[in-house]
Amino acid sequence: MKPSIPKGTRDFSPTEVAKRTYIFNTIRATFEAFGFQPIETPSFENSSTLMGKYGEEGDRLIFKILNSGDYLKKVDATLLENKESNKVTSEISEKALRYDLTVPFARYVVQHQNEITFPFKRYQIQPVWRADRPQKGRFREFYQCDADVVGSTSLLQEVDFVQLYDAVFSKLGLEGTTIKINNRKILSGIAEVIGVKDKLIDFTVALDKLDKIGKEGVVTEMLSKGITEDAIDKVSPLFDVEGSNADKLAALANMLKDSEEGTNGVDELRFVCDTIANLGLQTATLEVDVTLARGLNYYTGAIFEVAAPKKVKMGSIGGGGRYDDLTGIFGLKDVSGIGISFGLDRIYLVLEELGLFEAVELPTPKVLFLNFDSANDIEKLKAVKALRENNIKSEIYPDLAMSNNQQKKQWKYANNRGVQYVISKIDNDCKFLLKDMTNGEQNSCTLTELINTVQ
RNA sequence: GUGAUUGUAGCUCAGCUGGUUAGAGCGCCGGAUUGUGGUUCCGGAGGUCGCCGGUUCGAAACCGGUCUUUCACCCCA
Repeated sequence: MKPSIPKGTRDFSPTEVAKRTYIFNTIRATFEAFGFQPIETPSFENSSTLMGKYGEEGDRLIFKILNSGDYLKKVDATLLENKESNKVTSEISEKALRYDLTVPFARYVVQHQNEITFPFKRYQIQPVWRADRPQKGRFREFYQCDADVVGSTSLLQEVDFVQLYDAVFSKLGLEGTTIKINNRKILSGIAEVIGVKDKLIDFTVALDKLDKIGKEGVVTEMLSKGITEDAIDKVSPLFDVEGSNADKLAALANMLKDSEEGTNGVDELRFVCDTIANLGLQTATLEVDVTLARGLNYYTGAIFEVAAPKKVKMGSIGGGGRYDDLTGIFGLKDVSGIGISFGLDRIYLVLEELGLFEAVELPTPKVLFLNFDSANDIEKLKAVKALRENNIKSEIYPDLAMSNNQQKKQWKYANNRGVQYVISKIDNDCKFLLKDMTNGEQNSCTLTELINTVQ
């Protein structure tokens, strides 16, 4: 049988793991610098926790886990007979792989509310799974790195998260990212003003595609969703909103002056933009983007999305927003949350494409003892033990060389693994023949000298 | 879910309009070198040409199906 792995999954080899670890560590350190603490939740949840939280499309993309045992036995025969997949699914599967980290977190908060001190700041770095069709930068198993705060409605949180994005991407050397920001209340206000409040989702989804399918494409899509030409005329100024964040906000304020909700949204956005403008960002740009709609139906206030530098063709490398009532679904009312997510796998692809992994080193042994004869074996083992106790990565080539070629193979092994120091021989008076592979210099030394040299 | 695309040695790929025993480079193993590498030379092993079926005297090549790869749409990190 030919070995293979499922569609949309990947193996990670040592160099890839080293690079991924570097990103993880950078994100983790920044999360902690901002005061977040880690939690972890199970890979799979009860289906009822996840289903219905991500919209119809989301439900389709959730990996369901088949019940154990004779799972068909209890299913209603007529459902099976009529091949009603959706209804049968809920009877034969009661667990599902997590689809993101936000909903499991909301569940966690409600379940552990008595142990939590609010505002609660948590971060979480774990894989998620989506039964999507893979393509560039899209996998069926990938990591999200989330930071969320629940229990505070302060807009300072929004400001904090913009800075957090900027801090992480700056540390990674990824310059020129764009943090797009919008506010759900603005979208809602626009829909209200033009009289399509009942079609908010269709409206925002269509608007979101402006930079992709253009003005005409958006109009066509809106018409097909039953939004009237009259209404579209009223929003058409949106299609051409240009200029600085302040200009855009002024234009929006004018358009939304009759909508209380819309005006609130503009005010919130203005506060965040002004504060960030005062604080300054290192490498990122904060950009008001009215067309940013990000599907997730639970966002109620700010919406974030991070775009990679323009020269890289890649979907968003981060996203997030404020949700006022996510925990409400699980029975805890009036707890506002806000959070952001980093898409590790896409960030990896972007850094790779831009050649920003130079500094990442593979954990490779520093000292290798060749195995050319079995004399003084115990001295060899003692030396390795001493080196390791001094935190020097060391190892002995396991197999004894029986021929010239096999010796050659050991030297080659040292090269291929990038070992810097090689010991080829130990004298009877415990002198080590030490060779520095970077310059070819070779000399004899005692164990103490050896440790000092390679340290 | 929709539309394209890919599939030949461990890896990267050749293989002209269907015609004998399917090739190269790298890697691997062995040797030249009584034994110090990364840049020598020689030899060797290794392939049901994704799978199933069809067309043909003859298929890696043409046709159909299926799986797989990659890309776009939908949606999303």
